[in-house]
Amino acid sequence: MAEQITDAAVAEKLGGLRMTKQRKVVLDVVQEMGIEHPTASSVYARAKEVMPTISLATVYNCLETLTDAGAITQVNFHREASRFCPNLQPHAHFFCSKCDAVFDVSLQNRADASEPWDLPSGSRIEEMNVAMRGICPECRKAE
Amino acid sequence: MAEQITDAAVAEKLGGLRMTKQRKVVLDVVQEMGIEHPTASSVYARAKEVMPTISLATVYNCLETLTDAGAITQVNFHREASRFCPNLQPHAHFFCSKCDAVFDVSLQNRADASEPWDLPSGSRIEEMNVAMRGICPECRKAE
DNA sequence: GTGAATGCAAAACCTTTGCAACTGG
DNA sequence: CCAGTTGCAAAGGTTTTGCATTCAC
Repeated sequence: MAEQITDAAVAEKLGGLRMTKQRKVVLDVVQEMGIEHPTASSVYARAKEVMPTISLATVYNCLETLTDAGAITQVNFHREASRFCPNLQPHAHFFCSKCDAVFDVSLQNRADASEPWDLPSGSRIEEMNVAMRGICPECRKAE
Repeated sequence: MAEQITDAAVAEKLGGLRMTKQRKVVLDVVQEMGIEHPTASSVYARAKEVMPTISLATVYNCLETLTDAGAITQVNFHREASRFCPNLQPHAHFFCSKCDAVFDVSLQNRADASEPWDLPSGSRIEEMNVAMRGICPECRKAE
């Protein structure tokens, strides 16, 4: 998985911050569960299997630290619980309203997500967030 | 404001539902405060000036009903409190990280927001949500 | 050794819900 | 009239926080 960054790279990005056992476990879990786009409590559930003493608050802290460090991204839709994603390429998310799965949607080659928009002139865009809701191919077949 | 729908049109969309005083107040407030993209509690604060007896729960109920009726839209970013928008045209939102203002960003003529993406083939898209965060022109000037 | 991070429990925050009283068509 | 709506207060789920203890560097 070329887009996953290494532990060393994470430690680098953490700057002066420590790579604790908990942070490593949380990072591993998010990378392992990537395609599911786990919520904080899914990460907690899985992390506890590996490290039974880890607490939910620590999972939240680690997820925030890792997000700030750029090692993972936080994915939100409406006001549902946040989900986390190890895919660091620019991409969008597709939320299936039938099965609740979340899929990565990649940018086409040479495409620019900001291109179709009349962006406010003189502004600086720091982050772009594209999400869509619908019925995924699997669920459409089942209809 | 051509894009605002009339009370009659709302009543129409409400189907068998009633156009109560509270719903009318909430709709008026959202349309009046449109550019600010008010949160539920901002709507509540303003609505109470007009109708002191209105309750927060009713404001939430009305906002949901009006959203479902297609009279307004709900705008979310990360896990911040939802904001509401009377602009019914397809558009995106720009959130300024400095001043917390929210701006509408319109689609360029003939542009299609879904075009740059490799959409999952065989899926049906029901809704598309585009948001960006950055520094607005005003705040950049102030820097 | 020492500041940063953890774990726990409690709090915060936005939003939804249950229910008796009320009201619009 | 009477199903649908309101107002109130209480509960809900997710996320954050305070603080004593522990740990990574």
